[in-house]
Amino acid sequence: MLPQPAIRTTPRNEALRRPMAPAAGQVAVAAVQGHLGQSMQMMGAVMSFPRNSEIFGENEPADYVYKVVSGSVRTYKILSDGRRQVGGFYLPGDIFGLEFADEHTFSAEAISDAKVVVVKRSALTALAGRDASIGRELFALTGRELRRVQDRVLLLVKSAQERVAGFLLEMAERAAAGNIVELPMSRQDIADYLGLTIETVSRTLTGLETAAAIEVPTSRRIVLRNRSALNRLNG
Amino acid sequence: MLPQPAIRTTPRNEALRRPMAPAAGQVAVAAVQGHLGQSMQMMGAVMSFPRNSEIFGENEPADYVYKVVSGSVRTYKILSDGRRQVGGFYLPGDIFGLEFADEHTFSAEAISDAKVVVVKRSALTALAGRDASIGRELFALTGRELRRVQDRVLLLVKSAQERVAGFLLEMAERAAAGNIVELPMSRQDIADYLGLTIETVSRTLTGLETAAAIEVPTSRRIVLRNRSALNRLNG
DNA sequence: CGATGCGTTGATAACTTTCAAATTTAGTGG
DNA sequence: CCACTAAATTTGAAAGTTATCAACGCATCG
Repeated sequence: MLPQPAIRTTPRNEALRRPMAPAAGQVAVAAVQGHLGQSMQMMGAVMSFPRNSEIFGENEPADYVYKVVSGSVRTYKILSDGRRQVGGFYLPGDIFGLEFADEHTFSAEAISDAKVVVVKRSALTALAGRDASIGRELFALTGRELRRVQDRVLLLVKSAQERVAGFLLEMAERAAAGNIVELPMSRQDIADYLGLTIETVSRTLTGLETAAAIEVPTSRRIVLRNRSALNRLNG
Repeated sequence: MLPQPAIRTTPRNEALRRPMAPAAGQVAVAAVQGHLGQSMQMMGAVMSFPRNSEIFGENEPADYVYKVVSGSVRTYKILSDGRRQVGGFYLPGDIFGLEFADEHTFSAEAISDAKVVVVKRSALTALAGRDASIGRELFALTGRELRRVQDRVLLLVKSAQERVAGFLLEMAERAAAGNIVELPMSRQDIADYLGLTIETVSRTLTGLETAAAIEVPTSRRIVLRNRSALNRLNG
């Protein structure tokens, strides 16, 4: 039960700049997004974060809410024994960093070079006060987040094979082009997300490939060959 | 990976009756409770559920919100492979069954004979519209729930010993009389909550007792002998 | 090139589950 | 209240799963 590396280069952006112009359609934003996502894009500043840089830290005041424009983001927490637990992965269009408490419960880092819209939380809640549909969307967002975490609990009580299969299906749902899933994150990220080791993740993927459920042409690209088999494994 | 029993006697209360009179202080309600809890007690009907009876079922419309008056309650879900996953335990004063979606995501059962206040969700949200403090409390409740589930994710990536130690500390925080924790639930309930087998839970408790961290005078009563040791094990 | 990071594979150890049985506790009827 | 049966818990032995430790391959980058 020893710590896994969790190496970090952690440059910090010190100031929030106004966006240069919200350049509509500039990036691949997740398909449908509600009023809320659009409002954030209008109100917020776009910031760029290089690969592996910190977006915010655990226990920092949660004064801002974030939305991924391009690239991808992970949230995580370092446990007392040094292990790293990844809280979630956020892809273009996803909102993250919205907290109920005053402080962030996770840290956030860019997995790959990322552009992120940053909005003051107070501005968002003020907007929700004026526009009931925004309030409902914030509420719904919270509900989805709760559901997402509950689903992860269900995933974590299962075997390694079920966790990996479940993870692939989750990513496929969120980021698939046909049957091809491009994983932005490393094996270590996946392992820390699923509560496994990188070796077990790697071996499980190899096993799924041997079982003809997937193909792994490159380590970051997974082709789903047999979804029903994956669904079966997922339980 | 086979199903564990999950035996159920499942009488259902069919109708909601008006309470006979909210008889203040009639029962041991958790220490401090906000406006919300009090309002529920005023507005709601008190219902009695015998041990192991169903309070609501997964996928039923979530039209009511519940608050434990006496006894205790578990929520759970049966997974496709027949295993049972316990979602949480609710003690006197705790609110449960509040959903974001239209349907319950878990089933709920009385662990021991239980009295529960039942309030129409619509009545509660209407109240929240008139009384902002209720709205805030509902919001805070959601935040706590989210935190609770996130904490469980952190628990589930750990070893059996860490999970059991963490569980005992959680229960101690919620229901301890000094260092004595009375567990309302069975080993099977604990196992299904922690994603372990009853044998592992039992052996781990025996191990903690051998290590002088706890005493187990009866199977449902745990005496915490060395909290710092438990905290250390908890990670 | 040679260093470095990432991913895979192998051998072994540690941990948890499974299957089986013994023991204790709780519930029921006399 | 006691005896009896069923249920819950504990304990043991063996099997299965995952982690750990170690080595290797591959690609990138200076």
